[in-house]
Order: sequence, then C-alpha cells, then structure tokens
Amino acid sequence: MIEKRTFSISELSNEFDVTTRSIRFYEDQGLLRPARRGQTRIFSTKDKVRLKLILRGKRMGFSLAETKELFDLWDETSTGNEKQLLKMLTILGNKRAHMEQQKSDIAMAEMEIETAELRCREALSDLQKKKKQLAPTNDEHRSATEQN
Amino acid sequence: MIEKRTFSISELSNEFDVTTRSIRFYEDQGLLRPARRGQTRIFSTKDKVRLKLILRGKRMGFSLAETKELFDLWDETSTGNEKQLLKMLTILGNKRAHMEQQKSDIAMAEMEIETAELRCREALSDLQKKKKQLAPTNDEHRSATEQN
DNA sequence: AAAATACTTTACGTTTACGTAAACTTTATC
DNA sequence: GATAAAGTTTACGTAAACGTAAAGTATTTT
Repeated sequence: MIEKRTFSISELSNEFDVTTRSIRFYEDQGLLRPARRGQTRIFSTKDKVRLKLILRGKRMGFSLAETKELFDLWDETSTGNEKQLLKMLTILGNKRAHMEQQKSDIAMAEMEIETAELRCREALSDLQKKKKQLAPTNDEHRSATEQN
Repeated sequence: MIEKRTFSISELSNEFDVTTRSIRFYEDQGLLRPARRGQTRIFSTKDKVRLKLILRGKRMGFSLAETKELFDLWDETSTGNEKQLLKMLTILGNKRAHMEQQKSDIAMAEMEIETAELRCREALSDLQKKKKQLAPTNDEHRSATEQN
C-alpha cells in the first residue's frame, strides 16, 4: 500500500478532470514544474498537490496569476528573510478577508435560494389546487408526496 | 426618510465601485433593463438589486451568462407553469450544490492559511532568536509586542 | 517492424468581460 | 448662451484561460 510517487500527465488529467492542455498551460505559466524523462513530463506528489490547489483556487474565483503569486511567495518564504515573511503574512491576511467576503456572499445567496425555493413550492401547490378545482374527479389517487 | 426611487448610471457606478462601461455592458448582455428618459438610462431599485446580485455572483465565480440564466428563469417562473417551476427547483438545487462545494473549498483553504500563518510566525521568531544570538547587546529595548 | 497510443511543441483561434478612444447629445452651471 | 459635466453610441483593443489543429517524437502492443 505504498503511495505512488509519480504520475503521467493523463493520469492527473483523469483524476482531476482537467484537460492535458490545461495542465501544460499551468506549467507554461509557472504554476507547475514537473520533472522530465527525455521530453516526457513526470509529476511528483508535490505537483499533484499544487494542481489540486490551482483547481480549488479557480473554484474560489482566484486567477491563475493570483495563485501563482501565492505559490511563488511561499517558495521564497521558506528561505525568506523578515521582509518576505511579513509580506506573506499580509497577503495571507488579505486572502482571509477575501474569503470572509465570500462566506458572507454565500450565506446571503443561500438565504435567497431558500426563499426562492419556497416561492416555487408555493406556486406549485397553487397550481395543484387549481387543477383539483377544475377537474375534481381527476387525479384523485395521486399521493401528495409523489415525486416528479 | 423615503428611499430614493431612481438612480443615474454614475450613482450606481460609485455606490458599487464598478465602471459605467461595465454597467452598460451588463445591459447589453440583457442583465439589466433600465428605463430611459430620452437617451439617458434611469435605474430603478429593482435594477439596483439586480446589479448587486450580478456583482455577488461574480465574486462567487458565476459568469454573466449563468447569472442571466437565473434572472431569465426567475422572470419566466413568476408567470410559470409546472414544468418551469420544476426546472427552476432543479436549477436552484444545482446552485445549492455548487455553493456547498465552495463552502468546503473555503473551509479547507482557511485551514491551510492558518497553518501557513503559523509557519510564518515560527520562521519569524526563529529569525528573532538568531538576531539575539548574533548581537545580544543590540535591540535589547525592543518590546516583544511591537508592530511592523 | 508496423501500427496504435501517448506525449510533445508550436501556433493560431475563441470566449468572456471589460478598457479605451472618438465623436456626439443632453443637462447643469456660470 | 457658452462651457463644462455627464451621458450616449460605435467600434476597435486586450488579457485570461484555455480549445484546436498540425506535425513530429517516443513507447507500447501486436
């Protein structure tokens, strides 16, 4: 049960449901640095983690440039001086603020979705009532909990 | 204290920190339908709400097309038949799933930010220690809680 | 070794979401 | 009534994030 250490481009492509074109593009933009055997790319687990972070970043609305900035900064930071570290901390703080904004956006959107669903269900049950009034002998056997 | 009923394009531009170009573009794409006095656009509170929703959608990673789809569907739904209502409900369900994914993304990202911050602070305090060792007579008066 | 499969580079094309500039009209201000 | 300020349309430009096609190399399968 030893974890596999390296991956081909198509393995990652399948696992994360992203095209090989995209992966190569991410490398092109400096977000990934796979090793090579001859010309062929060989991805380490570190690359895999980075790819996962890239995709998560995208889902959260970060651009590739922003994600790269974070990657680069983190790489520098490991060997970094005080200034680098402080800069990293402020950037992390900004990201945190960004995420707080997103959380509140999501909370509001969820509330709106709930009220929208409620309105939909009400409208539906209104329609059902009308149906019964217009054709009371019809549909009498249909259960109230019936699914679509 | 009666709420203002209409807004100019620049008022909205200032309030939401978005260019007039963008607002006109949103109209062009069918996301806004301001009234006109002559040529001049006059935005109602309903338009204002829509603009707010557009921008929130953007922060949440929705494209303008997706947001428009939702708007259109909601407009149809108000006068809608059963099929429309059911379709709306499934779309709302999808959006909800999307947001769940985002929430988990955010939670994970927050955890990573926290560990990153911890690592930064540790690296910083390591640097401070080194400084003291190299120059123990120096900086002796600097407080531990000093800010950047 | 022939064929199929996977991978590579190069390069042009496409969509989204605006920016920017030009030239014009309408409205407010002095 | 001139002039500035705000608004308008039209239209071309651009950056990001890939898609797609061409044409070649490397590897595996038969």
